[in-house]
Amino acid sequence: MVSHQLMLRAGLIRRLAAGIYTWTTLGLRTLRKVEAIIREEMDRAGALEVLMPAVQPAELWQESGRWDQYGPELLRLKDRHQRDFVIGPTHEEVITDLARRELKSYRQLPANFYQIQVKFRDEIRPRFGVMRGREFIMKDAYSFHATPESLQEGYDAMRAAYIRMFERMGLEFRPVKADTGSIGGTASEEFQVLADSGEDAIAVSDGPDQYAANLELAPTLPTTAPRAAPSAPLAKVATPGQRTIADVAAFLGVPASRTLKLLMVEGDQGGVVALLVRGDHELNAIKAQKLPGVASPLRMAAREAVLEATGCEPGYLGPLGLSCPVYADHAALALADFVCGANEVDMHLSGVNWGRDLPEPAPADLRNVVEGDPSPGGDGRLVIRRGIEVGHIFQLGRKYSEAMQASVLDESGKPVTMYMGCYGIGVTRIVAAAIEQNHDAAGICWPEPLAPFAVVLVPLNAAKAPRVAEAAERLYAELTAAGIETLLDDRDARPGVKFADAELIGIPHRIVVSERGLDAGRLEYRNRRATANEDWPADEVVTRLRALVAAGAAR
RNA sequence: CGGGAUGUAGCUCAGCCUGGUAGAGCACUACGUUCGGGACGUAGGAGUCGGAGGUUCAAAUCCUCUCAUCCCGACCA
Repeated sequence: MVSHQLMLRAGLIRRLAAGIYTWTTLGLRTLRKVEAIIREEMDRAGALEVLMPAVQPAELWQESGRWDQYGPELLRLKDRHQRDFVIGPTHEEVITDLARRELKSYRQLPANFYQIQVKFRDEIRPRFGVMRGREFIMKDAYSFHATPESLQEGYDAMRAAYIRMFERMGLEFRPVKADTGSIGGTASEEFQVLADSGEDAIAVSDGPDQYAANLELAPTLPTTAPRAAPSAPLAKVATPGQRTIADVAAFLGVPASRTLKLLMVEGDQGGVVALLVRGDHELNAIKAQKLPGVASPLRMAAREAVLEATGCEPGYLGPLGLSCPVYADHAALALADFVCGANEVDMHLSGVNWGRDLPEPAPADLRNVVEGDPSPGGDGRLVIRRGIEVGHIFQLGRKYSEAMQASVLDESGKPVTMYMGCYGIGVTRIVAAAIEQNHDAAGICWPEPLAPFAVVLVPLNAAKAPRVAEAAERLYAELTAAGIETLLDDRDARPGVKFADAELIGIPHRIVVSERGLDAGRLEYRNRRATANEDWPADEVVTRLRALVAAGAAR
């Protein structure tokens, strides 16, 4: 992960323990810039800032049910009286408790509370530095509404605020439709910063419909073209030792897209369920576990269960003669004259056709979309990109307010359970994501709104040339007085060292002060993203920088 | 949690197989030279060899346990 290496090399962070980092001055300054933009936009959107405790009593989590639902990711601890506490991985419980105590009337709604706070999630395997750390800073906001319509309005307002924030930060991002996961709720969108190194795959339409969704959520459309008529006879062929789709396809000389893959998963009442996808397609676990009869979360069936249901080892499974429930992906149902397992070791079937050789199973959307699939938005083709999730907004509905009895009195004096929205931003992760998107071979190239300093002053050979040191100090004082955040590299180091470090830490504007320049009444300017220097009249430096910095901040 | 690997100077690592004086490069300190793209010379400081126990005359090296870290996987608002 490039961003992590650069953050360490540039001295933005230092590791203390696995997934736990100290933010040093340079990194902290950028972190504060991110926070400031978030704070301004949240305030502008009418949200109220609060600060909730990191340590929370277990009772609230027992009330919501998440004390039992959450696994080892929830860091639990006991105080000296042996009472249970958690270090908050999120704050739905605490905010809902606050809301039910403070909000009594529909006339107080809608309300939106947010905080910028440290969270802790005991990740199984922390990695990529602050991108997936255990301790991290998050902005989390929670809105409360009397009606679903009001929730929708609040959600839309947050969505707009998020777009403003990420644009102000100079990030290339996409809002994408998302799965609500274990947090529950209905509508949900993620904000993904586009980066090849991102952990999430997202499907984006190349057409005018603007469709974008997390890969795990993007639906495939049923094939509209009529299926080809059977032309080959059903035949059993020996395929000794050919267990995988790739092996079988190569062995029989057919493309993987003409084969059928059978995946046996556990049923929700025990037993197994057969899922069929085209050989070259991937099963989508999120979609599969939502099917009636399929266990959630999705679990692959054990070898013994497969043997019991089919009398055959995995590797040669096929849909003919199965007695368990069967679902087939739309694309699998579009096949004709295809190859599949014969439910007999070392044997496959070829020339198989739905209807003629076996009954058609229940159709379903089972697979991940692939590049080139038609966009669910209706006007375009899907392209697969990778992204870093930096924000996620949810319409939670009444999941927590119901469990924790958070209600207000409506106009007729009757209690109504509040509707909730929740809106998260990974603050620390944004810093890493920004670097992931803005770097070159020499180091970080900060977007100006996030740069720890706007200007770096590099005096050359100042130790031996007092007038260089004096000129640099004077310029530093002038720039600082002009409100420009300036870093003065007054180290007694060689020029190459200073240039390399200035580039590594990614300060947008650089001014070199040298004897040569002073003699000519000129100073040298260079933008971090430029490859050549500019020669500036010394007396115009402050004015010019002020204009450049103002332009950078106004984006 | 499953699989794999690594813990020796601030950092990166060699030494371990075959037990016997703890090393290199970078970094650091002092002095001198140098000074527009990661300088050079001389001198110097620096290590409970992750921890505990064991074998042995003798353990960084062999054995046992333990802790930590990293990689792959499962996991993941």
